Amino acid sequence: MPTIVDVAYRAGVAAITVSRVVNDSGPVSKQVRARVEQAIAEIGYVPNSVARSLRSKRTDTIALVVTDMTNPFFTTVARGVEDAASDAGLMLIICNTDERDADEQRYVRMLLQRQTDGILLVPARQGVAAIEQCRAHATPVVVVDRRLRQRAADVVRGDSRGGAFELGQLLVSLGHTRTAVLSGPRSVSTADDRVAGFLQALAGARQPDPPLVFRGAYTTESGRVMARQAMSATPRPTALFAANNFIAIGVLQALEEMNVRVPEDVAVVAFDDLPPAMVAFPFLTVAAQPAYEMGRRSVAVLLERMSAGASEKFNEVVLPTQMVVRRSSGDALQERDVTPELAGAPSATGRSASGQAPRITRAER
Amino acid sequence: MPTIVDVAYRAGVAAITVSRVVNDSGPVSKQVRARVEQAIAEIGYVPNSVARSLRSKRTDTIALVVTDMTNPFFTTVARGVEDAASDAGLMLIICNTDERDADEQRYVRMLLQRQTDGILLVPARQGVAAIEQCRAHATPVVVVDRRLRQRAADVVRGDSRGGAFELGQLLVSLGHTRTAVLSGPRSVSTADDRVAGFLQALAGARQPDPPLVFRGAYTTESGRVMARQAMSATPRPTALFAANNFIAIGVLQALEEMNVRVPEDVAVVAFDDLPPAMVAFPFLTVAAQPAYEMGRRSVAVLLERMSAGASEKFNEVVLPTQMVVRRSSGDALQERDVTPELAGAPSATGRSASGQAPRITRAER
DNA sequence: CGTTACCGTGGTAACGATACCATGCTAACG
DNA sequence: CGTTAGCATGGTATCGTTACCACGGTAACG
Repeated sequence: MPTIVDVAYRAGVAAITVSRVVNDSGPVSKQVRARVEQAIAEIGYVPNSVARSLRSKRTDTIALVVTDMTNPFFTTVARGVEDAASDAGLMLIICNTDERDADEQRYVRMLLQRQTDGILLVPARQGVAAIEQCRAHATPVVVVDRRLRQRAADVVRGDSRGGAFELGQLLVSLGHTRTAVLSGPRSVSTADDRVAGFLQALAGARQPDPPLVFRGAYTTESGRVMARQAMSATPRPTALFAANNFIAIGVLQALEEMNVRVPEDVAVVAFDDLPPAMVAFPFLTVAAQPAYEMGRRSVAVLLERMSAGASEKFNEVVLPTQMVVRRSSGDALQERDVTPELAGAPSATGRSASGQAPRITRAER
Repeated sequence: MPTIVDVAYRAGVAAITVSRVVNDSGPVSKQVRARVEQAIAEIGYVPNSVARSLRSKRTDTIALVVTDMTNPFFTTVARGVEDAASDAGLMLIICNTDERDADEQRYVRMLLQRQTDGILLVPARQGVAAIEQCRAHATPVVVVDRRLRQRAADVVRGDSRGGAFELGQLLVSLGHTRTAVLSGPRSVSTADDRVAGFLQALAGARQPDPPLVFRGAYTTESGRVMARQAMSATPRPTALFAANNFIAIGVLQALEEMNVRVPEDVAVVAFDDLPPAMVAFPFLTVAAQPAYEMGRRSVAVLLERMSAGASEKFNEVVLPTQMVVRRSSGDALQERDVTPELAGAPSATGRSASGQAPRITRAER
């Protein structure tokens, strides 16, 4: 493999001059530049960015540490990150922790060894250990999607609490008084916030039965289990809130298996939408997060931090969710003692709705 | 940031000895190892793998260049790649080309500069330029998901032709004689193969009307357009074959907009399944590719190539698809002159089927 | 007891690029 | 015309690590 010295020799100049031509750093005369470029073309020189990184202490690489890139939400975040990184001339390393703290720390250690310029972290748990490692290594981190207990890093996330609140309000407005929230792990902030926001909305209306709260994992399997538990409670809930997309899928599957109709027998709302290109006939009423935007913003914040240094105060960017009312949330309950002003206004709450009637007879089941 | 020399000084040994401890390369006595490990812990030494890579000429990094990581198929492939890479102690860089040749070459150039140990490439078009770059740089490449015209690299892909053939056979057995295949771009091998396999299956049965062939892009938008074109043909097809998952979604959406019922008015089959965790009620009859396995196998082949060198003959791994018969393909056509033995056997052809009747009244549309 | 073999350890020179400083030269200025 | 400024170029050290070779010491072997 030819090196910069080979190019320099062939062009009859010093290595540093070749470096100036390649990186367009420093002044080079037109003739010399031409000679160097010709030499580069002739011997097929490709700069070695490992050597460059060693000297310059920049790798032009960032990493995204995510719990599961298979989740469409994170896939979309990752796509936003990749696009923004590409725009900034950075390459992207992706790591999956599967919500395991140990893997998170292992990956972060590897990334620090590689001198990654910055890390975007979706913390599996509280993420303190990983963030502490990064600080010790003076490597910028931005926490994505989840809150931290203490302000230890910049954060870019969705408004879990607000989105859940809106969904709760919707259910209240539809007249539901017996609801259940099926959420994720205890130590994950989004799971906490979505429970809290939902409960807050229901607390506003006076409820005969307090909402049931289930905590599991962000998986379909957990969604199935929690749905079964919820539906076997007495009195049985008339509405379920799935705190993420995978739980929602599991819920729908479990209800199907139990011969419970949605939304006739039970209303279902959920957090996280599926990308429009991925689902033919959207059915779920959801609080959608701007996942792609979240990815791009995360990179923007990271770039700021990389140029600003560790000194300044940490930022927190909270992106609003958008409630999309579809069929799974059903119509206002009729048979119950619903106060009129609460029952009537689903379309006032929902900012978007798929208004059409079904055409496909046995579609998408 | 402390270096290996700092550790060596503190432990009273030479730098190379610290290196031996850290990498477990070469013999070190128990006492020295303990002293070194203590020194490492005391000053918080983190090895710099950029320097290591410069010297050792290995970065322990591979890259996956994909057309769109948002596509669930590639997401799953990527997950398989990441898991296998992680097992092998490699980090993974991901790049999106959006099917653009220019971006593919740009990314490959960047990856070569970074001394990436190996590249997994889903070629946007024929990929010759990118592969040629890699060969010139002596960097192993494995082509994933798509064929090459000439044997220029190892290939790991699904059996597009076979899968499409099976779907075609299914439609024939159901008595369809007017079909259309809606496929991807001309220069993409999977799009070619799926057309070819499908046509081959239909050629076997004697067909009054030859199948219509549409070529577009692997996107929902293109799927919509092609579906409209197909359904406005005379005579109108009774079955559509969407050559990938995004096209399939677009087809279903367009049919819905046109008030065409699936499968009553038209049968739909498609290539690529959606991950079970991502869809509540699978509806589409598909030829499913083992995407995760494809990812893992690709890494295995790449690792072989990395240790074997460029000398040997190229391998081609073709993974079988699995046909999953669901509701979108419908029942055997009744009203036509269908020979009895062809009409009756959907369950004989399908290796798997969702047998249950719909419970959810207006589910997932 | 001498030779061989290996273990444990270290010295030095790369790997390929850039940071930093130096130098010659031309142009502009008072 | 001398001085200053800045352009164009080069020399050298260095980034942090490992490859390669060397070397003393101890155990095994005939």
